Amino acid sequence: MSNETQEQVQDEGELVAARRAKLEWLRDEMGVDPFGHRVDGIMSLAHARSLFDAAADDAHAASVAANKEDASREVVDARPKALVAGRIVQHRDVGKLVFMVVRDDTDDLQLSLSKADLAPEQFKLAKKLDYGDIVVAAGRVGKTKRGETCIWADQLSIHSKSLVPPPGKHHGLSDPETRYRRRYVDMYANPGTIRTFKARSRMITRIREFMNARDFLEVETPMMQPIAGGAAARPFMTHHNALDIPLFLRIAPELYLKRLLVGGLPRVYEINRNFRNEGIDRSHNPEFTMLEVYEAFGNYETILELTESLVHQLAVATREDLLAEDPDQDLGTAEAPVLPFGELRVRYARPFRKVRFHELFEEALGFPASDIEKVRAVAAELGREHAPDMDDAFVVNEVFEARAETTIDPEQPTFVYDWPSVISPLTRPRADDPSLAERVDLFIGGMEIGPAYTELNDPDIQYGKFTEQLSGLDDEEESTFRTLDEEFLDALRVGMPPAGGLGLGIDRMAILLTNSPSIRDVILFPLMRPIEAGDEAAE
RNA sequence: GAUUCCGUAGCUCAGUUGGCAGAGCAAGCGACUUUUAAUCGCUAGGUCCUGGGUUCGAGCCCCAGCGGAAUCACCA
Repeated sequence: MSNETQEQVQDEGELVAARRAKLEWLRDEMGVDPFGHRVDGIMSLAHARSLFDAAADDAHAASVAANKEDASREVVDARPKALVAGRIVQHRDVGKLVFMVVRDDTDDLQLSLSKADLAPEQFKLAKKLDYGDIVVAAGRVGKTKRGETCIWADQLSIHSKSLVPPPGKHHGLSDPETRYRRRYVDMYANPGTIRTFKARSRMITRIREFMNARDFLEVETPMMQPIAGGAAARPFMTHHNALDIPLFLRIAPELYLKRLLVGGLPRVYEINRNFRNEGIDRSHNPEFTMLEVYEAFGNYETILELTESLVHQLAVATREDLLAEDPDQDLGTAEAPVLPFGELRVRYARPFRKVRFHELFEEALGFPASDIEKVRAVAAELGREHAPDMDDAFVVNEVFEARAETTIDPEQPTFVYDWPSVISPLTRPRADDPSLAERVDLFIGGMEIGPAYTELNDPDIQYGKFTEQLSGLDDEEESTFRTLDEEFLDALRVGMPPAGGLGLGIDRMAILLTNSPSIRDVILFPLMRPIEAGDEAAE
């Protein structure tokens, strides 16, 4: 066990051995630190490329030609200077010339190194560098004879020796497991990865700008909660030693954000992680990011407007980003963006479609949800064994999710509203029909993006819905993590203003706007099963 | 948790009817002052995911396990 690391080093193979030999060569014979040092004034590769000056390049070429004919005529070089850093992703040694392509988070750029331009040791270094090494180079921005924009380097130094064999230079890294487990390799091998995460970051910045512009206050509420409320999901459990109490990682921030409405903040939002101990698939990761919004004296209609404006605005901005990369795309118009999502083209023009729950139900099933005999027949078809003793409204909801939700046009953002009240215990029932909740859900690309509610602020009705919900649970669930949140009810009794609220899935929004197939492609480090060391796990 | 598919060199992948383990790139040595996945010559590189089984013989067939992907279930 103790010499495992040593064995590992020995077992790493010839590729690593070759790199370690170069590491020693750098230290012993070249006298350089293979892991570099501080460098000031580095510019991005995209910026360096933008410095290219055709006139200066032509003048320099003419000056070199003149000098060749008549050595007394000095070479004039007005080409712009650049200092850059990057990871080597291609390396071509052509004898007394070395070409390498370096990559940073903005671009790829070729470094051209001529034996004539560099100190002898630096040219020796240029020939020995590997794919994966991080280098710093200085020189003039120009072009090669073949027209490639490059930096004709006169200074070159290594700032990190990569000891690990890199993925292939043309196929990149495509194995999904390796991409998620070794994201840092994925990031340099596949430039699209960094593009995606930059797009996600921009999206979140824009959400903050949107919310702040509407005078909402960003807040942070507990991630560790004594009672995991605000949603129905299995929580992760932990323990606080000093207080000797169980704690739950939150499944939603809702009950705390509402306490802030009680306290007198009229418009609040939070962008942060929720944790749900459930399955993992293309649209679920155990930890995921939510935007939650509460607006005093609003309702589900004001929140619907807010949601539609926000999503539309994000789509407009995303369209501009995509056009900046490639102007020759058909992405609709500025006001009516059409964005690709897999094989789909999602139309973000306002207004989005709005359809009542029961209308969509009847449209999809061919009979009204009130025809409970037929509803239960379909539920039986679906193989829901527990359906017979289930409350009618739950059965309706199951059938809706299986047969109606799937009929929503994935290319047309759609709000479904007036959901059955029983499935929304934190939502205010309609005054004219208490069986319906003032709830609206946004669907895009076949995914539920987020629900918006008129929040329930009557403490007595809320108490009733909580106890009703708890009575339907078995002992294990109740004793482990479903408890009546008395403190929240106390807050409601103090008095919460009427309000509208929203929960928007940030990861799913990122999936849509970055045109990614899986939530794992928009979460930097998605949860993976750890690789067990040795065969101790076998049992 | 269920089902299906996948796991072969650093990467991307072939591998026929069960009969000596393969290619391209990457790597090592050599050549080359304009390469663009550079080119040319030579060389090296394998726990075929793991463990059993069948067989004269298993990368290939069977069983179990591990890891991944997709679909389903769970996630109001």
